[in-house]
Amino acid sequence: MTLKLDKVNRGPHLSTLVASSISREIAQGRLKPGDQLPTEQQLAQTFGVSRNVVREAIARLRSEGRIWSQQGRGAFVADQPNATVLTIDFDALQQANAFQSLFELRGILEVQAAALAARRRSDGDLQAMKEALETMRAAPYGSVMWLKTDLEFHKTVAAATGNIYMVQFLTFVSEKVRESILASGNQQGSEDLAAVTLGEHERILDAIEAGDADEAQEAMRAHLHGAASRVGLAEE
Amino acid sequence: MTLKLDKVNRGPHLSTLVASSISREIAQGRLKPGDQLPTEQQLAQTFGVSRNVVREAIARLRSEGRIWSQQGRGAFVADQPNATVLTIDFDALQQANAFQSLFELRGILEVQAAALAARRRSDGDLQAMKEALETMRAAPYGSVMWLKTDLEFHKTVAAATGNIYMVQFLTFVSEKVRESILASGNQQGSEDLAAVTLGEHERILDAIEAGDADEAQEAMRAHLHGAASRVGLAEE
DNA sequence: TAACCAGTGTTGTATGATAACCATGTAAGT
DNA sequence: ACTTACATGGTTATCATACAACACTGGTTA
Repeated sequence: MTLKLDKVNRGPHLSTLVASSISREIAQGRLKPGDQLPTEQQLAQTFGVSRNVVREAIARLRSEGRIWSQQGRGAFVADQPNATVLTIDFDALQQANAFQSLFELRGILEVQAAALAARRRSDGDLQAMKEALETMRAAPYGSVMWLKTDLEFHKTVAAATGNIYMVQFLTFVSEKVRESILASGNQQGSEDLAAVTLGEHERILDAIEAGDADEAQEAMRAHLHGAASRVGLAEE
Repeated sequence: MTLKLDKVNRGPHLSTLVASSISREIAQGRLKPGDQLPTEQQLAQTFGVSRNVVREAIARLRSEGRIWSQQGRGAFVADQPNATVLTIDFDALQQANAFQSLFELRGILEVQAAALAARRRSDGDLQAMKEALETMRAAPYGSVMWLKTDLEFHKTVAAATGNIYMVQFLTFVSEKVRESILASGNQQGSEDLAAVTLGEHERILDAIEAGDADEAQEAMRAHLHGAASRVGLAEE
């Protein structure tokens, strides 16, 4: 019965294997910033793959800002990593204070987003938020569907700010937070919690509709405070 | 004199051009989640490049979580974009409102970071901030060195919050903002501006040292307001 | 000394071929 | 009717090779 194992091992592409292998060399300091990588041919030989695969791996690392390359010269380890891409390591998130930090960051963005949304929301934005709230009302509390619609509501709030990067950052961070919550399995849901959560959302929506930035801010803060305690996070 | 435009448009590698082109299709909704991309051959033909280049572009998009592909089936737009990494397209940033959005996001984070720093800063944090300010004082205004130390100061403020992701996000966003400013070449520096900027920084530092969160917040807001006008950005 | 130039190595791109895999349809067998 | 096996076409994954563009080096020449 090695079938399953085979299927697991077969998963990633060769290029990702090569990429993470080189990435590890950099992370562990065996390749320092400014160092020149071996030539593509050498890499292909040492890894036992074609030069094409090596190039795909390099293209990936280049897009992540970890290395840069120039025609005729070679590929080099970049001075400042994470130049173009922001990554959050899932394993690191398992530590409590890391999760708390991310949750705090999310809170800052959400609260300010709510205030901006109250000032700038269009009628279309309001409509989208209301629809999201309705679908949320229909979903059973704690289900995957429920979490999805919850995220969707917050997304519509972010969208109402008119700031495209607000949407991008917030969805990214929220997604990470949600993943971490799911992984920890920290959610015992009773029915009345659904009503509470929905009520918090309604308060946010009302404030945004009224154009009251301060109230929207406060409502969002209260909501996040409630959400934090719901996942067993001690607030400062 | 379209040299600059050419240099922007001409991403050194064809693969990056193809990647951002596909990426744009997804962002603009012409390719919806779940949709199947054209085959590699078709893409190669429509873009006028080799299939190899298309594969490198796809490898990049796959690593960014925007698409997923399976042997024998094809490549598809991912349901939840930005699953693993957060990217900001440099070309997209050239548009004015995009830059403004990013600047706004940076402002939100910086202002709240200043408040948190005022509450939580340790003596070591204060020491680092003071040193950063000193090196900044020594650098000539507008030079690359000056910009670097400026970033460094803001980084120490972020670090003082004790929130690791605050540092990560802020440096990422600030770096993007700085790149964009450098690219637009928007900086005419006179000597008195240096004094003004330094004064703003000192005010922030003083507030954080005093532990006055509100004042730190306001000082940072004033500083960013000044910085915005200095790069010719109209504030709302 | 300085400019030119050829040679070599490296990356960037193109092209063709092969293997692995998926989806679908069809025929054989139960 | 239902299942199994096989055939077929299409797609990705990988390999191999070739050529173009560019960088560096060293020698030659003015």
